[in-house]
Amino acid sequence: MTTRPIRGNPGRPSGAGKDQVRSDLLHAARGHFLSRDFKAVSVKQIAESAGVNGAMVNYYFGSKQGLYLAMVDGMLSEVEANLRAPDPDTKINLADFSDSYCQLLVQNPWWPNFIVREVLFSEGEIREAVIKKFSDVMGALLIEYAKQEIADGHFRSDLDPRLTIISFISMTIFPFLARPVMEKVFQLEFNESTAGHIAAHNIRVFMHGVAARKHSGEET
Amino acid sequence: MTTRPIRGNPGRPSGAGKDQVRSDLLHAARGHFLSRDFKAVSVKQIAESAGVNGAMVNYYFGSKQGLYLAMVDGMLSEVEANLRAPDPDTKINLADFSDSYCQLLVQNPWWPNFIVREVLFSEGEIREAVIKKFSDVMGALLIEYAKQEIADGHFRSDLDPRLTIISFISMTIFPFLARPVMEKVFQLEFNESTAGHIAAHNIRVFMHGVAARKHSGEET
DNA sequence: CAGATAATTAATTAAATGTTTAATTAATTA
DNA sequence: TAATTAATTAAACATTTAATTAATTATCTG
Repeated sequence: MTTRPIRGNPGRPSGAGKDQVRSDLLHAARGHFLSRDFKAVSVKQIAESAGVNGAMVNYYFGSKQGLYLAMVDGMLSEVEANLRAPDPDTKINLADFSDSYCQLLVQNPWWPNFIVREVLFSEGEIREAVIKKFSDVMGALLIEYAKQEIADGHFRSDLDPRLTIISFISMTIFPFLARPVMEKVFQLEFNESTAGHIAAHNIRVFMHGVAARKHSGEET
Repeated sequence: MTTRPIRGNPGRPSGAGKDQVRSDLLHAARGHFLSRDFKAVSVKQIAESAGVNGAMVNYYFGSKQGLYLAMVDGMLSEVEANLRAPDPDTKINLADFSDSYCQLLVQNPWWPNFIVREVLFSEGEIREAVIKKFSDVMGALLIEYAKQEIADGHFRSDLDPRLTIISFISMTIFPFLARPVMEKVFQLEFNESTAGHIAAHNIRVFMHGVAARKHSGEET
């Protein structure tokens, strides 16, 4: 709140802010870019939110795009730090995975928006990077897991492993992506407790949904 | 540089195009607005795609926003015509619902993008209209359905009806929303046949997932 | 056939925006 | 303390773009 004194005068400020402006800009950029498109956000708006002059964007990041990329970089690092990737050697624990991912989603509400904007809609380096970093590895791991469970007779044999994993991912991600609508339509409030409930619910429905029957074979 | 006239010289054209230009503009607008944001699309680009002068947008629609709203209106009408809403009196047939929605999605690939952009991300009249028209009514119907099935002992009693419906909606919508990534990561091709498979898969997994066990109730 | 009307393009305008530059002041260093 | 470097603003610059206007031509109407 009580940031550096907002000066209207040119010249180096006395505060000795130590990259304060830089991080203020990054923070402000998130606020704007996560709700609006690149072109819809102006440098001036970001700078105003950060309480500095628009030229600071160019001073610190070279360009508007430079600021955007720096922001993306920071977000990816945050997620990477928060999400413990499943160990390829030990068997996947789907419940753990679901729970940690739901916690990640509720703690970083910007993540689904970012994913949709940059990965589902746009086509660029960011998309490729994210796919490489998450979808590819995890997708492959999860598919292998499904195949194995089907082969072991734990999952029903009439399941397509790919569609099965897609169902699981859909159940996990979509509620958070559609969060504002879900909250409104279903009168739900999304907090850490809700995230736990959703994860538990998903696991229960999914596991019952894919489990092979004990006695007889599978039905239509 | 000299931009050659796209269609011809100024003046009324001989072809007597009727409302051809108008619909050409609407069509071109879709192509642009569905992949990029409002601000990221220029009137000039749309007009170029339609093969007419940019001023035509203002002539026919008054403004860039007028064109956008006309486009949205057309899309909503299309979906409304294609999607038969469940009848409140007769019992919901979830398999039918799933199948028709998947067909809708594969035949109108722009729909998920549109929903995300206008309903999940932005906040405006369009969002409210869509929620009123689809989510609200359908959501309420589906919730009632889930409650009834739980009360009747068809669905497990430990289910939260809201989370249950959210799971179903997620499984139905998300694969098509994430279509480009799903196609890439899972090497799937989305066509009408795939849509049928997905719908059938979803129904199977969901029904098995929520069904009450034999000892505690009836099995479907 | 002549004037009116409709549809279209070319040219222009005004506003917004990203970037660059020059001026200014604090901090650091020799 | 003097000189240099860093950080910041205001203003200028260049580009993009939505909207407006004028010019042009086909079609319609009497």
